[in-house]
Amino acid sequence: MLTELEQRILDAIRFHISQQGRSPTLVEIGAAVGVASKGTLHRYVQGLIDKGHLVRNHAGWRGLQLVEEEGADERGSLPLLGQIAAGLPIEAIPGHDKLNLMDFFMGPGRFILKVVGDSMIDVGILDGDMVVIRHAQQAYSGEIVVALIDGEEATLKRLKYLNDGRVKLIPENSTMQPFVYAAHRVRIQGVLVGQMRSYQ
Amino acid sequence: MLTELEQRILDAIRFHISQQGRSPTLVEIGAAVGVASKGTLHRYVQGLIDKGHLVRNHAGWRGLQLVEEEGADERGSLPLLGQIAAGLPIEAIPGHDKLNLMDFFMGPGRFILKVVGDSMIDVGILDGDMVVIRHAQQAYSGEIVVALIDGEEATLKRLKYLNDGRVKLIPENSTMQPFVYAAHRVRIQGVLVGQMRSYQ
DNA sequence: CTTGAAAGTTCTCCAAAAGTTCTCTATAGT
DNA sequence: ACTATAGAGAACTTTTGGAGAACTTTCAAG
Repeated sequence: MLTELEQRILDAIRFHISQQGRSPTLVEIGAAVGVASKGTLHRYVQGLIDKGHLVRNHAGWRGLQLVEEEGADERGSLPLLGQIAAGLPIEAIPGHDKLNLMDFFMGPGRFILKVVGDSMIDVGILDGDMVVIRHAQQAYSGEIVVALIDGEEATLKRLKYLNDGRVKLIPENSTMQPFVYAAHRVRIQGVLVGQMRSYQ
Repeated sequence: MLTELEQRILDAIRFHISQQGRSPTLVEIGAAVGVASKGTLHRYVQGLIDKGHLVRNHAGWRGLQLVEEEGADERGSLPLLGQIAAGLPIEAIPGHDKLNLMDFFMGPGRFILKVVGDSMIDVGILDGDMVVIRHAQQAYSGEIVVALIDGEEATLKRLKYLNDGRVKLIPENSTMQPFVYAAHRVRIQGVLVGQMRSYQ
C-alpha cells in the first residue's frame, strides 16, 4: 500500500507523462507535489520502483516509466509445440509453450537484408534468405557481420581479427577462399542477429 | 528513449528530407537546431544511428536515412533495406521497404518446432533452428513435412510419392539415406512453411 | 587527373542539469 | 521509547549539451 505522498508522487508522474510525453525530473516532481529536496524525492521515487509501480526505463535523465498492467498481447505469437528430430516423437519443451516472433527478432537498430548468393551456405544461410542485422560499428572475432570493404563492397562474412592487426573475412562456403584486408579498409556496418526463410 | 536534443535533431532531419528530398548535412542540421559544432552534431547523429532511428544509407555526404518509427499497429516490422551479396554494395529493393514478421510467418493452423539434429542441413535447416509448420494431413511431392511413422516417430523430411504407392522420406543430408515406407505407415502432420534462427 | 572547398570524423575540453548517496531533523501514532 | 512518514540539504557522480581544433574523405570544377 502506498503512503499519501507516494500516491501523490505517482499521480504527478502520470500527469506529467500524459501532458508532456516524457517522464519528469526529480525537481519537476518536487515542484508538482511541493517538496524541495532532491534527496527526499529520490527516496520516494526509489520506493515506488521497489514496490513495482515504476521502472527505470534507461539510465539517465527522465528515465521513469509507469508500470501499467497491459493486456496480454498475443499478436506475433505461435505455439511452440516442442522439438522434432529424426527418429524421435515430438517432445514437449517444458515451460516454453509460446514463441513470440517480435521477441525473437525485434530490437533497436535492426534491419533486414535479403541474401543474394551462396557465400554463407555452410552455416545455413541460403540464396534468398532474409537476415536480420543489428546496426553496429564494432563486432567480435567470430561474429558474422555486414562489412563494407573500401567503402564500396558490402558483404556478409564471418569476421576474424588477425594478430597482425589485419582483418580476415571468411565466406562460410567450402568452395570459396577467405580474404584478408588491412583493418582500415574494412568497416563493420552490422552484426547478424537472426535469419529467416519462407517456403511458401 | 531520446533526449530532447536527440528528438529535435531527428525532427530536423525528417523535416529537411520532407522539404528537399535529401538528407541534410551536419551543418544544415546544426542551423536548424541551433548548434554550432560539427563535432557535437556528429556525436548526436551517431547516437541516433546507434539507437536505430537512423541508418547511413551509403558512404559520403547526405547519406542519412530515416528508420520510420513503427506505430503501435505496425509492431513486428523491420526495415528491409535491400540485398547483400559478395562483392556488391547493398542494393535497395524498390517498392519493398518494410518486412512484417507476422505477414512473413503467421497464418492459421501454424505452430513452431525446434529442430534437433542435422538431417536437413543441406537445405539450411540446422540443429537448434525453429521451423514454422502449417498443420496439414496432405502434402505435395517435394514439400518438406513433419511425418509420423507408424504412429511413433515424428520426423522432418522431404516427401516424395513413388509410382508404386509407397512414400519416400528424404533427409536433406548427403550422409544420410532416404527411407521408403508403405503409404499407410506414414501420416503427414504438417508442412514446412518457414524457418528462423537467432544468433544472439 | 588534379585540386580545393565542403562534408564528415575523431578528439579534447568544458559546464550545467539531473541523479545518487548521505546525514540531520521533525512530527504523529502506537 | 520506538517506528513510520515527511522534509532539508550537502557532496558527490553521471548524463546531457556544447565548442572547436585537427584530421580524413568526398565530390565537383577546372
